[in-house]
Amino acid sequence: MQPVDNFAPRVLAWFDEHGRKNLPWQEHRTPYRVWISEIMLQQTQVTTVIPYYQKFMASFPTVEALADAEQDEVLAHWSGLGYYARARNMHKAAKMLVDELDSELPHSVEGVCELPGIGRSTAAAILSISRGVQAAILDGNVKRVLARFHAVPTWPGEKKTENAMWDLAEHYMPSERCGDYTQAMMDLGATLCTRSKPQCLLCPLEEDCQGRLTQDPTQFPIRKPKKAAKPEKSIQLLVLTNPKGQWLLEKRPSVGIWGGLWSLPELAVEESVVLHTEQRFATQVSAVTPLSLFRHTFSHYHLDISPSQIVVSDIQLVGEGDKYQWFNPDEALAQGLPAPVRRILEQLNELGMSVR
DNA sequence: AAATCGGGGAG
DNA sequence: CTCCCAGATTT
Repeated sequence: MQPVDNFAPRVLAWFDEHGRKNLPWQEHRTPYRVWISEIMLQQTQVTTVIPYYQKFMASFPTVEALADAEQDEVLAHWSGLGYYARARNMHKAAKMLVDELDSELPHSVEGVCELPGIGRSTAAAILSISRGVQAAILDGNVKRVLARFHAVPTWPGEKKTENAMWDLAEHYMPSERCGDYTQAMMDLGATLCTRSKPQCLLCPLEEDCQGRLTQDPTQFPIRKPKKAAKPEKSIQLLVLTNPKGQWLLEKRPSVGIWGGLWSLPELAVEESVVLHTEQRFATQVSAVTPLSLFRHTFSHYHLDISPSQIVVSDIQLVGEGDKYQWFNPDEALAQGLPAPVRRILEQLNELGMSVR
C-alpha cells in the first residue's frame, strides 16, 4: 500500500466540479450544525435526512436550545429516523457541552471524542468541516474508496487493516481545504465509488486505482469472512425394532463420515419410510413412529435428522456380510456410535422404547 | 437472507 | 483490548 503523491489535489479538483455544496448543513457551518448533521448521516441517507434536519434546526437552533429541551421533545423530532440511542447520546452531549464546556465544542479530536455518540471519525468530520482542522475521517465511504484505490487485500474489520487505513486516511488529508476534502471523500464514496456499480470512468482516481486494475473493483473492501454459512443436509434414520426388542445397526464404511462406526440405516428425506424399508429388508412393517426431528451440526455443515422407529417382523440378514446386525439396547449403546445416533437410541431407551 | 454502518458496552 | 450488538436500509 504505497501512498501516491497527488491524491488530495485530484479529489479536490473533482469536488470543485461535481461535489455537493448546497446541503442544508453546508450553510452556516457551525460546529453544532455540522455535528447534528453528522449524527443523522451516520444512520440515514442524505435525501431522507434533509427534512428531518431542517425541522430539527428550526426547533433547536443552538446547542443551548437542544440542551434545554425535554428528551421527549428531542425524540419526537427523531421519530422515524430510528437508532434512538443516538438521539439520546446527542441530547446528553448537548447538556454536557452547555454545563461543562461553556457551550463550545472542543477543538481537538480527542476532546470531541469525550462526548457520547461521537467517535474518532465523527469528531474528525465535525472539526475538519466546521473549523478546518486537519483530521481525517474513516467512515464507510472512505473505507471503500481507500480499499479500492489500494486493493487492500484484507478485511477492514481486522484491527491491523483498520489501523493501516487510518494511516492512509491521515496521510492523504491535505493541510489546506481540510473541510472540503472531508466532504469530497464522502461525496466520492456516496456518488461514484458506490458499493455496487461504481462509476469508475468518472472517478478522478481511476487511472492509478489498484482496484480498477482487477476485473472487479467491487471485490473491495474485502467482505467480512462469512460465518461459513454452513450448507444444510437432511436425512432420515431408521430405528428398526424386531419382536425381541432389538435394534438393527449398520456398520459404516471405514472411510468417510462416521467411518467404521455402527449407525442406523439411512435414507433420503424424499423417500417413503414404509416402502423403502419393506423393499430394502424384504419385510413387513407393522408400525412406524416418527421421532422428533433435530439438527446435528458438524464443523462444515448442518445435518437435519428425521428419525423414525419401525417395528418389523423378523428380517433375514442374508448376503450382506456383517454389515447389519441386531443388538439388544444395552449392547447397542456399548458400541461406537455417532453422537446423533447415540442420542436417538438413548432417548428411546429411557422411554422404555415405548412406541406410543 | 445477508451485509452494512460508527459507536457503545460487555467481557 | 477485542468482540458483538443496536436497528434500520440496501443488495
